Amino acid sequence: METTQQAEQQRSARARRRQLLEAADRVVLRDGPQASMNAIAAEAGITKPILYRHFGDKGGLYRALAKRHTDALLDALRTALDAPAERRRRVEATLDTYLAAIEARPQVYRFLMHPAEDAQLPEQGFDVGRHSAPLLRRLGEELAKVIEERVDLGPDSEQLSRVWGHGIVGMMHGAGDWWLGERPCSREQLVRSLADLLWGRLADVSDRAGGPGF
Amino acid sequence: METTQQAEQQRSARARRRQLLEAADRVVLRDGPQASMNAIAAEAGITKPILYRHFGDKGGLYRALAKRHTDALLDALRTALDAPAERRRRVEATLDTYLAAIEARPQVYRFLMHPAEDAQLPEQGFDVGRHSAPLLRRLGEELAKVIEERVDLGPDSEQLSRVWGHGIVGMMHGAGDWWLGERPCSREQLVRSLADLLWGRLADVSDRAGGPGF
DNA sequence: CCGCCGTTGTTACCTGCGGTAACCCTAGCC
DNA sequence: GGCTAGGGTTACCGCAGGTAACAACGGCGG
Repeated sequence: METTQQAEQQRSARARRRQLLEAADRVVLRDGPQASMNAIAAEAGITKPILYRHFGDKGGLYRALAKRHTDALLDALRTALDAPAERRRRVEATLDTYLAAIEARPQVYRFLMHPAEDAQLPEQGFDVGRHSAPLLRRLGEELAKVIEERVDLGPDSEQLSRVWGHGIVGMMHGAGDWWLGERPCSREQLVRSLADLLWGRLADVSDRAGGPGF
Repeated sequence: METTQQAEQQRSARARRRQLLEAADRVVLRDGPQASMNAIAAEAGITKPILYRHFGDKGGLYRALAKRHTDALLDALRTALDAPAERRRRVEATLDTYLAAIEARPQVYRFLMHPAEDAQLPEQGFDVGRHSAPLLRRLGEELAKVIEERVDLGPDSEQLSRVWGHGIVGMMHGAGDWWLGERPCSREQLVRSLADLLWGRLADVSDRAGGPGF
């Protein structure tokens, strides 16, 4: 029957796609985000046009690749965020999970942050900034959802939770990126310091003697 | 005398450089960060090799261009951070200054965040992530310095202040980027919400009824 | 058995970019 | 006049993303 035939083909196409993605993964892991289509095709044992048949353009391949890693990371983070423990512990666990991930595979991290190769040709002129990687947007929205679900923020809770979600994710990202580059302290220390920051120690500490205060 | 001649030449070279930078500025403002060297040269009324004689390569030009804007922004932020007012007011003023800047000229903002066109050819393999723009690094370090100078953080104050500096800058950047893309609220509201976050409201708020709490 | 068609793959090419080598030309100085 | 110094140009290289046109394989209906 035609249906089984089509199904067969679709199944094989999907399998092929997975193969290609795995090859691309290997290359990106080795060469970083500037991996070329030629290199990826070579790694997969084929040539460029096939890649383009499967993914449209480089952005498509990169998006597909990013989706896999992003989903995996998001799963891990959700687990840490949903664990049964008090709030502070869970925030620390989530921060630690993120930092452990970027520490374990910096190349993947770098790739996930990079794909700002947007190339928005259609419109031009009134387009707004949008620099951050999609991963960060998704993380921010996810965290916002969790915050709004779990915490009582009073009126305007939707706005506030989203601001905080994206703000906290930004904090994590900024500090993590700096830390990953310089390694100025252990991961535990970084996690504790960031949690302290979120716990309002900045508002509590006293000014140094002799200055106008921070 | 030779010296006056050399001086003359150096002066003219510097002036030329400024002209070229201004032309590049115009193009980047118009075309975004993917402005090509050809376009910039055309805008300046000359051809590519001259650009390369002045700036070495594209990275050089972009770095020179970024330095100007970064310095200007840093000046504005320092002013806001050093104003004579209580701490909370100054934090809000600094946040607002940053957000106003990226709101006023998104293309410049986008350009400043982009130049991760690193292209580190020499080494390969053990290089670490490093995705953030130099601007954010400078901002983080600057803020860390201010924090350590002004606030009494006890032992480990150097580590802690740096973590907080980069964390806060990351928060500002992440939230700002999201806000600039979606404009979900007014700037004042965003500033207040972020300041609230830094002031520890996250630790203070109570859990919603019926859940395990955030 | 034969011709038809869709899938899978290839080679060979186009475009545009960053970057450079070689040449040109005008000015000033001996 | 001749001769070097800069500022300038044309023409090119290499490489990337992306595509058109063609070649093999396999099932299908006549």
